[in-house]
Amino acid sequence: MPDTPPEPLSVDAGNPRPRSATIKDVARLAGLSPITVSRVLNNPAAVRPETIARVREAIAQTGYIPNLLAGSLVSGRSRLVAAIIPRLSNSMLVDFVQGLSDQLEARGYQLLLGLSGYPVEQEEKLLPAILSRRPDGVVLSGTDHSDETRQILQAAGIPIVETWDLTANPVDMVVGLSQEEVGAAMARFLLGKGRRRFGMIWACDKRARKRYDGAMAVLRAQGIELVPTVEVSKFPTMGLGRLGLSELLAGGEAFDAVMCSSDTLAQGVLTEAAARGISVPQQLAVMGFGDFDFSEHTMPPLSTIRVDKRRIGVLAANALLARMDGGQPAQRVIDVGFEIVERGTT
Amino acid sequence: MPDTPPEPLSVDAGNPRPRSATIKDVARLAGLSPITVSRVLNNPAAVRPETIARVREAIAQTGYIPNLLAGSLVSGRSRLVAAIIPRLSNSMLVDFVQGLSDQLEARGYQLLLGLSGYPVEQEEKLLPAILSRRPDGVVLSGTDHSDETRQILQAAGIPIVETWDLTANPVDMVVGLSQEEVGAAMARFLLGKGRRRFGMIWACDKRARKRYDGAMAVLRAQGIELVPTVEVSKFPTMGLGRLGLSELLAGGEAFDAVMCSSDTLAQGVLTEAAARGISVPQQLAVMGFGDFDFSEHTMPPLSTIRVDKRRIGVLAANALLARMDGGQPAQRVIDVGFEIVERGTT
DNA sequence: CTGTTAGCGCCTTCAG
DNA sequence: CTGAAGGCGCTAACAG
Repeated sequence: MPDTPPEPLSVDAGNPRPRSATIKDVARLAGLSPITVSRVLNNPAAVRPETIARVREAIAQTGYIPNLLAGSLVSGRSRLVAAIIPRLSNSMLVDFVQGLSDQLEARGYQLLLGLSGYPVEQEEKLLPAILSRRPDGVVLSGTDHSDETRQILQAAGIPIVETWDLTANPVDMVVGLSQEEVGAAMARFLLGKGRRRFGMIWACDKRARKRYDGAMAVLRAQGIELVPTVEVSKFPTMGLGRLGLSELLAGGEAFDAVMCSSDTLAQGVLTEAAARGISVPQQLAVMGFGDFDFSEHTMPPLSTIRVDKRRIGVLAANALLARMDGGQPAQRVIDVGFEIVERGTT
Repeated sequence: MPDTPPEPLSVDAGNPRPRSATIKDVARLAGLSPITVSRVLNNPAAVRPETIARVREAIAQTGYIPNLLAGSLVSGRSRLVAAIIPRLSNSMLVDFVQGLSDQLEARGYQLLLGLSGYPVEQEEKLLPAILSRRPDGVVLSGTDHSDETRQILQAAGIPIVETWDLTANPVDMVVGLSQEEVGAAMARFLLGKGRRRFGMIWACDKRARKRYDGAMAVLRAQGIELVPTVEVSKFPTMGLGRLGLSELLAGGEAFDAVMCSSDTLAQGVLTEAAARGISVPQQLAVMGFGDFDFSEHTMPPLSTIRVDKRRIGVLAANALLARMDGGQPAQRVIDVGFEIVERGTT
């Protein structure tokens, strides 16, 4: 990059990317045919050790880097897996993607990241662009997809995993947990602690909504009908949690428990409660969802629902891998479950 | 996926992926040549509107999805950008990747995510795999790369952006900020507040190290030589922050300021201080780095250094885009700067 | 504005 | 164990 030698006058000074070494260059240098080089790379077991050495040498000399575009085109396998998720900033998804990527990379696959944004329908726009790279598998976040999306995906004829939720009718496979069950478990848990006057601070997001419905069903079964609820944006922050509690309190009702759709919100509630001198858990129980890194260090430590976020990614990768490597289809529906973590706020 | 019709007895029941529609199928159906279909997709301005309509119709009927592997192979442009970063869980990187992806997608590029893991040398392993997909550009996290890496990258002949740090000698381009300056600014700021007895809680990570050195240089210039330091892992958590303060205190020294390599650690310090009845900022000033979402909501709100994480991604994308779209080379070194955010802990 | 020709770089298939 | 032929699906370059 430093001092490029002055080029001889040329009409077009544009630099046509210097053609990089191809399999032929390597073959010529090694005095072998291209196919032999190819075999060294893809199926070394079928080549004599000496030959391998010769090829390796030639590869090193030429700095050859195989062109997977060409390879994939003819082999029909791209070793690429696409993940389509709305955005990374959803803290649940970060660990998930990390698990996915780790597992995939270990098996020689790579991750094409499609950040579709909200609303979910955006996913439909991204899909053709993604599919045009001929991934060997696709991972989707959530189970709510447009008919169009489902159809295109089916037609692609590759393994698909939906994640985070559960459904009896997956596009292909699904790895997740029952969101309704989570909500129900939260409600039951708090009820068991003797709480009766509930407030909810909830993000308006489809999966969160299911947890909400699950909780409300349990509450209603107990004859608890009036449950003041503050809806906040899809992107929960501590600030929104604080605001949420303020709004709830402004309603004039008395509460003995606040459920939040995420730990981030719950942390905000804790902060606002402290600022107002409301003692947690004595006067108010608080419960979140997610068990984020900070959750055991809030004051008091936050009671929440733990989901193994990374594991969802790992299992999704495995489900794909099983099919892509031609193994038998894994289970179509995998429930990773969840766990109530009782700490100091309940 | 539901009821696949029973195939006539065949030796191999393996399902060879049903060959999907190609540009020829579309061309035939539209009564045109393949190249015309190609033009409708890549350069519609060069095609008569009626013809476009005919082609669009045929595409819809066949469910044709272009094969970019083939297209990229011949055109020499993959419309793919690779980002190589150690791991997502580093909270600074999430917003960064989001910015990168948003900007790239808006311009029709997609993101290949390479999570290299630590140590940084791992990056070298991933590189050939990434490059074999022939990305049009590469984004790297940090500026510390092995010679091998730098060389392979140069040889690839594509635009490269390093990020987060600054260097006079980038592989190609760099978008970041001076880490030493950040450390120096933190030290100066705290000194200006009259603090003199410093403790450091610092992650052992290369960039954090530079901030540390920057801070220490300023401190030493003031004759402050003894600065007890607790080193923690690369992966800062609140728990480590708490532990960090405990260890610092166990040393028996008296402190009036604690600097942390990240807000996460600082939040832990705040928690531990509260638990011990140490009043912040009266007895102890605390300062972090990053200005995370939670930082304005801690108690008291955290003083920190703000970096526009997303913007680094956006500018990195722009730098690449300028070159990939054949425009003029952007500036080679872009300093995004930073900002001291004074809140309640100093 | 549309078509023809020729190959991108590699791997499958079949032959030695 | 190694090689020759052929083509994956598409687009650059050149004609018309």
